[in-house]
Amino acid sequence: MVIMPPSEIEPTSTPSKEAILDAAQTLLANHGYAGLSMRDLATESGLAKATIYHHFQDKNDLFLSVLARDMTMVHAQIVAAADSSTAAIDKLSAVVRTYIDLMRERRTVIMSVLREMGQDEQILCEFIQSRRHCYFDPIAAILEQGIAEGEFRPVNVEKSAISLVGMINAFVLFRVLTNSDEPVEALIDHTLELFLYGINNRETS
Amino acid sequence: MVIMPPSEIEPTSTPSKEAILDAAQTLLANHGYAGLSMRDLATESGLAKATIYHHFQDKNDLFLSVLARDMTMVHAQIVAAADSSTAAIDKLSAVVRTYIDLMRERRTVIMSVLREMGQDEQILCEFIQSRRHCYFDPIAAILEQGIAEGEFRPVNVEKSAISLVGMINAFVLFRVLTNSDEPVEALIDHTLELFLYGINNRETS
Amino acid sequence: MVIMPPSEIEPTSTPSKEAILDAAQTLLANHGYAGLSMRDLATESGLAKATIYHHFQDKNDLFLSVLARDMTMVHAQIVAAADSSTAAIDKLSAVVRTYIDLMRERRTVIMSVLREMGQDEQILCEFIQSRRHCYFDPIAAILEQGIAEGEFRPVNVEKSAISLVGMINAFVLFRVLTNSDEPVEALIDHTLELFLYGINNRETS
Amino acid sequence: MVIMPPSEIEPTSTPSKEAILDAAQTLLANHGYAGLSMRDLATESGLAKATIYHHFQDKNDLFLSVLARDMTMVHAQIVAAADSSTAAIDKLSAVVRTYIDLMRERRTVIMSVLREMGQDEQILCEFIQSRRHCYFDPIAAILEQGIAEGEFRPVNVEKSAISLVGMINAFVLFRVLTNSDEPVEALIDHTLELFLYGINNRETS
DNA sequence: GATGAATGAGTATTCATTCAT
DNA sequence: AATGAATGAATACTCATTCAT
Repeated sequence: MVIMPPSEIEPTSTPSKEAILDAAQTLLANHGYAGLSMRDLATESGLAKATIYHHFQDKNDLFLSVLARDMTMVHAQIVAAADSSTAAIDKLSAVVRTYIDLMRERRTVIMSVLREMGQDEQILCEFIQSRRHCYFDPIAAILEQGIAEGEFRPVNVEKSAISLVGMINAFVLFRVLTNSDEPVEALIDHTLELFLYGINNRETS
Repeated sequence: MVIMPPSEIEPTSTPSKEAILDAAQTLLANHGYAGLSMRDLATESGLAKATIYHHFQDKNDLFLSVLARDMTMVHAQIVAAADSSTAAIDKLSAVVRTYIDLMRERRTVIMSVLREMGQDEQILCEFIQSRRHCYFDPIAAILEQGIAEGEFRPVNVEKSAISLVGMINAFVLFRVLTNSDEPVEALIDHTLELFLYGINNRETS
Repeated sequence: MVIMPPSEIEPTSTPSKEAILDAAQTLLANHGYAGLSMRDLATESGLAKATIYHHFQDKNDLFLSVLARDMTMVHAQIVAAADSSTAAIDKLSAVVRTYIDLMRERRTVIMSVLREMGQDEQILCEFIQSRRHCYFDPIAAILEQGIAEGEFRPVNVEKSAISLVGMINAFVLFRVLTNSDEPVEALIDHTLELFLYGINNRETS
Repeated sequence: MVIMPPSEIEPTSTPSKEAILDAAQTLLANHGYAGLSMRDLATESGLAKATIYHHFQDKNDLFLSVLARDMTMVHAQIVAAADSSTAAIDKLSAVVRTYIDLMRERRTVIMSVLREMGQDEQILCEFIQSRRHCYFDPIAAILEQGIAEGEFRPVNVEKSAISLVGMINAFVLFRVLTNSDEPVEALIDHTLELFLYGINNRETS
């Protein structure tokens, strides 16, 4: 299985455009789509409101650009993490660590946004669906490799990838919910161990 | 371990107030906090805007009321589901089913909202933290029971409860992401099986 | 010259009605007519909003009632002060002191209100005009007495009364403007002396 | 004694901004701060509501700008009036005339506003205090000159300036109170004469 | 005499967006 | 490439007031 990077990356990007995207990324992660105001974005990026419209058609276009850039970055990071090892289980470990780090440090945008989507936002749904491979496919690939190598059970890889991402996401909330200073290492270990072995008592089964 | 239901439920509630809360629940689930407009809420609930402010101090108060009511309901449903069985594994199954149903049918509000919280929204964080037991404690209790009865491994129950909720939530996204018509039954089975046994190949380990 | 007290005092007054008038008096003095909110008034008076409408037809009626009660009180106080002496100059002194005290302690309402009147508020203008004697006539009467007794120059008593009230009012502002702790005594002395002798140098004239 | 004009006048001002300030000046004078509606202001100034917020941060900022501009103008006019003569008494006469004209024609804003200030509006108080010299200092300067030249008695110039302004203001109310068509000339003469000579009978003293 | 519920019209303010420069 | 000026529509929220009880 070959994972294709997204192809239509914006060909040229000026520093101003990047500044806007950076600011938008932060604001989106903190306040969601509806909570992102073009005024705040102008302030945050240090540019005039009208300048944003010089670079992006409208708020939706800007939003999609942030999403595309973020997804590309996430995809690249995760693929790089997976490529740093050979054994499926090591790849998985590296990917989980990378994923958690991304969520914590840069607050990946997609999750912040999915929840806001009503059923009316068809375009957004389609866009995200068209690119969901960035998030799940690298993980699915690792699972497939592990199954092929006999290390993992023959689970449904697509669903399991989604479940793993869900488990990871839960700990970003966890941090918010518990205000905990739990070291990331412990979260990674817990998640990996649970994902690998489940909660069932081996002696029992 | 005894789970106490939240005690300070609003003592009296008029039909109008409930209508507002119902409408707000729907709108919040579909559009998030920032995307919830008081005008739409008035329209949806069939009352005048000013009437909303007769019953709730402001948008934030309304929001917290929705959250509180929803959490109370979720807690009650989940506890009821757990109480319908005796074996830990059956309880877990019932709870997962209930949880998925709740997420699908009524679109539980809390998840829609957590992502919108910036670091400045101290009050909201505290509120949710003070009531997070509604979501996680019933599950944690089942895990504890299972461990005590030797059926589950001695995992960290709190973290595992969070992970399970994360897995479940992932499938609400999954539906959006894949537009799938996958029967709920399949999702429940997958989630339970993964949570119980992990992906590791028993022969291997 | 005989000063007639206003005749149509509200015949009966319940404690609740008085509580409303008291609260309204304070709020009016602090925020003016436009700044007086019925909601605040309800809170301040400890009664429900609807109760206010049980006692007063509307905001305007309430306002006029406050005005009437205040004017009656001011008039009574000033007349009492004037009656405590026999010599015109002593009466004047007592009245100035009383007037300053009233302005400082209870913040007479009328002045707070006059400035808000646009040209459209015909009824209010007429109401105040019809009762302006409460404020100015007692002073004018003293001036007339002083002139008759040869103690004062034959100035225009009506205009001079207005001027004196203006001078007194200026010192309520003065307190605000300068944040001063100047003793009231000094303000009284200054005002009386200036009103009596002016600033002209006798030797020069 | 040299009177310094306020220095921090807004450096640049567009016609639109001036139009807003002009309209606000009128509305404030007629309805006070609480009675000034941004909608009316938009209508009156011929601009959109949002345009007002392009030029001013909020209603308070707008209000302070009106105040500042008005005070600067009043100060300039009064200083100009004072400079048109050399003798203290002539300066005083010119200033009183100017002051009355300003109050009548443009309805100086400050007086309309001072009465609305509750004790909570600290910023406004400080702002006005910081600029009160615009109103009183020119008059105080004239009094000082007159005293130095032996024409006026050695009265407290600050208090006397305040008193004079109070006397003048009283006649704006006077017009409202009496609906009089009294010529301005008569008001000026009365005020000047009273301020200069008081009401005391020279023969008596 | 008193009030909780309800509201239409209004409040100040912010929204995403356009356009001339 | 960049922006100040401008705006119609929307935002959250408050207003004075009514009415059934």
